[in-house]
Amino acid sequence: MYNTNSIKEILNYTEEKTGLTVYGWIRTKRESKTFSFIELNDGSTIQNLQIIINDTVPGYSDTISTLTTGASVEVVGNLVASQGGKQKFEIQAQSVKVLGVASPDEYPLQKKKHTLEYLREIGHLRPRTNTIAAVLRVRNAACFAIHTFFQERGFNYIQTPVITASDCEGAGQMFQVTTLELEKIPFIKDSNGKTTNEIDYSKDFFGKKAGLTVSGQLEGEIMATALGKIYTFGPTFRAEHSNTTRHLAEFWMIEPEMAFCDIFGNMDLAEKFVKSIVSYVMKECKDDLDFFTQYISPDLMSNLAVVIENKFERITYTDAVDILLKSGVKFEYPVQWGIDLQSEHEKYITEVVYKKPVIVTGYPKEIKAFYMKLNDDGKTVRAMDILVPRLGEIIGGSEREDNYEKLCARIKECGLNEEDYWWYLELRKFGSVPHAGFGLGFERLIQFITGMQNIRDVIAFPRAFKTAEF
RNA sequence: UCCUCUGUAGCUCAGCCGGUAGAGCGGGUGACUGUUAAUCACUAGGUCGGGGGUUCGAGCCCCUCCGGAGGAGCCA
Repeated sequence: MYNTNSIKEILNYTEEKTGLTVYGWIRTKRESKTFSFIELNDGSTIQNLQIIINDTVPGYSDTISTLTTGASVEVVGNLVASQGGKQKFEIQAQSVKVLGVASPDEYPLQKKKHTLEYLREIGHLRPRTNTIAAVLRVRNAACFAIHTFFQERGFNYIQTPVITASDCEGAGQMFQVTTLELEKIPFIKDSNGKTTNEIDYSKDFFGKKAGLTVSGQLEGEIMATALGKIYTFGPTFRAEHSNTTRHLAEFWMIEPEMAFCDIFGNMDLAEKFVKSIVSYVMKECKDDLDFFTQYISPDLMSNLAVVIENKFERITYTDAVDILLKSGVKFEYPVQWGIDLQSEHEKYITEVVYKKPVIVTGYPKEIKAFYMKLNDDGKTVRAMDILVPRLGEIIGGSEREDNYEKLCARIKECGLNEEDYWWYLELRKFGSVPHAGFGLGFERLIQFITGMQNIRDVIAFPRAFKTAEF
């Protein structure tokens, strides 16, 4: 058995065709006295294929009661012009075989709308819904577009480690990876041979404390300073107890890193990148995006059009603070130069002031990571965040500090330990180059493209605080 | 982790001043010669999230635990 006629292909046929075998899951059935219609979906497209089954089909009376929502079937028949108005073609069935029944008493998906919250409770079946299947097709298309974008520009796809022993990436709370038995943790003994409460990680699998990566950036810099242009695309883990519509404990991140590139080249690439992915998905997943526009987010298409048709606004952090101060709006978190921009501030700038994506650069060094290149003013760093309406920050990046002494100074200033960064520092000691890169949260991009509100609905198997059932 | 809301039929919800429950959808049965959110008629579904308390009496009030959602922080 091999399904040679996906419903997507069949619906693209321009003329009638005999002797087709189609497979799929029944979405709905409409029964009349001497015939029934079933809507068949096989996941290849959001569209269903209508099958008409006359009661002259062998075994009709026995089969028809098992043709219920969720059942899987094999249908043999002819593709004929449909008499109904909502589809060009339909299958006139010659035989229908149920491959797997789905008892209507027990099958959790009914032929009615379900809430996304309910679908999260049945994670094993929710990909069989229009919404989640559409999300997954968009994800697939976006993945392809991402690789294409970088490959066409000479970037090397590299793989950074999932397990990392550098506890110093500083981007968030890490999940610890250990083979130590929690009941028998080895503690370090002091000079008198007395047990302290300091854990002896030399006994652990890697001989040191290890965790799941929170970012591949530092390793990405190693590769960029050898291969020139690289990108990573892999899973990332954050152990924060975040409980929001924009955070996951396990998510996918794309991190390009470019040698011989400054903050401006970085911004140009990031803007082209976002536009390119959005355009590709708009072209390849039109049906799915139409669905999202109709049922999830009415102004989705116009929002996406704004992204690809307009130049992203570029402002400095200082500009942003001025705009917020002059707005006269009373924010919950008062604005003042030096503070980190809060969600409400980002939303005001993208949704009220510019109504399109905005790139903010030149943040105060105090609120950004140690590795970002210091500007000549000594106060701000060459960071860039891309903010989009509704979601806020979708990309965070920077030109990296490539001067050995300045980087050492920043590490100290941030209260970090120089020895922990010995290999990172050596990249600045040997053939240092200006370089820059950014990180883009893949699920946030998918949220933006689909209009889905909750990040848990744009990934097949969401991992979040207290959530790992499926 | 904090704040707010929420938990009643398979799903989505209503349930007044405290007097032991309703609707829509879905399901089942029947009708219907082209349906497509099919339509029409009939019908079966309930330990009101768990535990404790107040009361003659609790879906409703109080305490507590658990689950879900939204917002905040952290960030991508």
